[in-house]
Amino acid sequence: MADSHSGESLLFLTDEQLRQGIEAVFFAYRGFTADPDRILATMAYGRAHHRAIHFINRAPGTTVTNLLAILGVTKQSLNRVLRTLIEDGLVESRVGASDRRERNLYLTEAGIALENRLSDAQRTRMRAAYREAGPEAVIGFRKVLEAMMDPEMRRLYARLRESGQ
Amino acid sequence: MADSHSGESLLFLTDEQLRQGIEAVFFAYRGFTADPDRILATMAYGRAHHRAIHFINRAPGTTVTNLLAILGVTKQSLNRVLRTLIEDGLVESRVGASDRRERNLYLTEAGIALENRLSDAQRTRMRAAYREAGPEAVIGFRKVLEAMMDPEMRRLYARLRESGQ
DNA sequence: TTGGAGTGTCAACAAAGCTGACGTATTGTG
DNA sequence: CACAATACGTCAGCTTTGTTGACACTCCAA
Repeated sequence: MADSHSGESLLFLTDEQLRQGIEAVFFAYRGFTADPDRILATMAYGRAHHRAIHFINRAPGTTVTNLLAILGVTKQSLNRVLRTLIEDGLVESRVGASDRRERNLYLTEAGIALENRLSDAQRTRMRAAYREAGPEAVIGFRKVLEAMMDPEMRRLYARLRESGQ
Repeated sequence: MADSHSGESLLFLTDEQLRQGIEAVFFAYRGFTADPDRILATMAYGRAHHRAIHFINRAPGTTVTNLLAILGVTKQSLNRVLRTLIEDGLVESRVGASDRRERNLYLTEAGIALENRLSDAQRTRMRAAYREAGPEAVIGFRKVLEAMMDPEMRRLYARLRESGQ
């Protein structure tokens, strides 16, 4: 190979390595969603409800438009999910204080309780995976994930991280 | 903190770190599927077709039952996808040589051509991400992903890796 | 006061998953 | 050989979650 970059091996960029990475993402994502899915299956909810609950918990008071950007779905699709969550008393929609066209979304006590159940299950798996792989691996994991995102997603992700801590 | 493990920091296992990891997976997966999805949207195919094509290419001659285990869907769901791919001449289904109940699945030339288009798009993004993050990060990335999988998925994944190279 | 942004909702539809039931080869076993 | 089990395909019906397109309402700002 003539294109070895300052003595550094580029074998990690071969098609075979990339294929393996792609398959790893596929199989890992299956595990990633499996635990919350099992909980949700016992209720009348699905993955879409989980996503909405997760991000409302993460950014309380977020607007519908903001949530649309994060979730990447149409407002009709989100609205259907949101409506059932509001009807069931898991989410509260308050008219915006400064701009009364906006709706600020909050989890109710019941919503927070469900969010905890779901994210506990998901975190348990992630914690086990992190522990097994070790802190160095986790840094690399996060680095590659961030590099995989669309620039717009990276911005939203960074904003959430700041507000989170 | 009293539970520091032989001087090692466990800060990477905090709930906040795990939440960030969970969100990173979510946003990265969006990017992961975005490019093939754009190509598929121009045809009458969806993500399910992509998955079938990917794994048939990866393990030529695979049986329907094996594909079901890999994809984790019902045979009715897979069959709908497979039928259109066979009708459109992208996949060939041959009666098994040793066991004539089985069907061995292969991509046709046209199937291989589509697989290449799709996985080129996906690999291009992964290659850019890998290059940006560096080889150390990629090792950690793969390590954590593998630890996130269900044991059964880990077995299937390992088997694919062996057969791949 | 008027245009446009933010929101909600109706209708219709599509992709892709599910369960349950049934039929047909084919194979392995008692 | 008879029979149970396996692999596959398919019909029917349902659910979740996404999509377009159209339309109405509220409210902000120029």
